[in-house]
Amino acid sequence: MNPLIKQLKKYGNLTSEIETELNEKIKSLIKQKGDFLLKEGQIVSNLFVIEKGLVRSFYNINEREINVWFGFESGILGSVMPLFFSQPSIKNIQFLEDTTLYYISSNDLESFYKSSQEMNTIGRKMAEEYCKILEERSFLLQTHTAEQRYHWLLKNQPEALQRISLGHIASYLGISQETLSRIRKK
Amino acid sequence: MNPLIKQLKKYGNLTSEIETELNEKIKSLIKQKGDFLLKEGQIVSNLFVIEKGLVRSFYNINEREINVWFGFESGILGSVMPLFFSQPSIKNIQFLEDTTLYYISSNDLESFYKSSQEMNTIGRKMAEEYCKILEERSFLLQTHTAEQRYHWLLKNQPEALQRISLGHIASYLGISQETLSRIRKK
DNA sequence: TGCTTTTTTTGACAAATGTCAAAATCGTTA
DNA sequence: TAACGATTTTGACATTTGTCAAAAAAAGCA
Repeated sequence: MNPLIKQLKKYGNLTSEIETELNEKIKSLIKQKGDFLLKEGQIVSNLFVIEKGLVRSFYNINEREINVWFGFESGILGSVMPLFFSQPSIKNIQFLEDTTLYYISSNDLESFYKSSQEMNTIGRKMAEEYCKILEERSFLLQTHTAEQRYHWLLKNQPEALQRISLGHIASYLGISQETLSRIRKK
Repeated sequence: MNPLIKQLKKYGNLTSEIETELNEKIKSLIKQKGDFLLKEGQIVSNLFVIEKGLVRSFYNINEREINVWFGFESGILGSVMPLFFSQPSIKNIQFLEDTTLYYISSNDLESFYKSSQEMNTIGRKMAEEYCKILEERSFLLQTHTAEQRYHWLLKNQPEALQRISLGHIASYLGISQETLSRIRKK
């Protein structure tokens, strides 16, 4: 089954007709380490799924890169502003490893939302789930110390620590690389 | 027009039939300052709108209260876990002023989602908009200093500083009350 | 008005984290 | 293997923010 359809189905059922139609609209994309999927200011309104590879999204602030999210195999990927609001992205999305993606355009997605109750529900559930993830992340950032945030990552995304360099992890946790190095030494 | 319907309509059109049906399901509620709408562990699966009053939602961590959100007049209000996932809330919701609310149960909401494409779209758009708000908040917490966060609030929610005590604001910004007092002195 | 309670401010100090520069380590490739 | 570049660690120190206790100010109430 197409990897994107497989992920969509986690949020709700799809009739086989819709599934067939989806298959016609979904495209794939292969990118290399270091490539950008999307830079700040661009409007790339696709919903992606990562079949294989590793992705980061980050802000550019005062000539610094601040990571806010990492995407792994089978993760859903998109930028909120282009995808939900058809507006320029305020984040960058870059590949940290060679990556294979499947995607559907937001235009096609919108058509499905109009024609299919199932797809509309899936779209809603995806957004709802992302709310949950984001609330958890705000909570982590608001109330936990650098050390606690590191332990949270160790527990919840141990693979991240294997595959991602310390500098990237540190900025994701909102701390300096040196502080993270010292925390990790313990 | 019912205040809740008015807010829903900001996200999409509603047929007059659906509007009539909604009117039959929406109830109202008056609460006093200090009352709780919802405590940690409870499942109160309603979607509320604040007609008049002021609301906070907060976590209890190590016998401390950490505010994560304030709700003002005409704001949409609900707890993600009960509303989206029918699971116990991990947050508390309390009134900081006498407050009048309108609400619909998530069961009724789900029925509308099934029967009405428009309502389903509105539900999706609400979740999508909340994603945007939450991303902005994570970003603020991850990359800004205490002082920058205070200035952000000053610019984006000046009314909050008028109506909410300093201690509550400080915890919302993720800083101590003393630090906020010193920042404000400048 | 005067009293009580709550909220805010202040001071002294401690703890956490950041910054900068240099050294050490690791990985890749010639 | 040797050499290069990228990543990580370490040290010294500065800055930010937190904590605790007390004082001051403001708000609520009899």
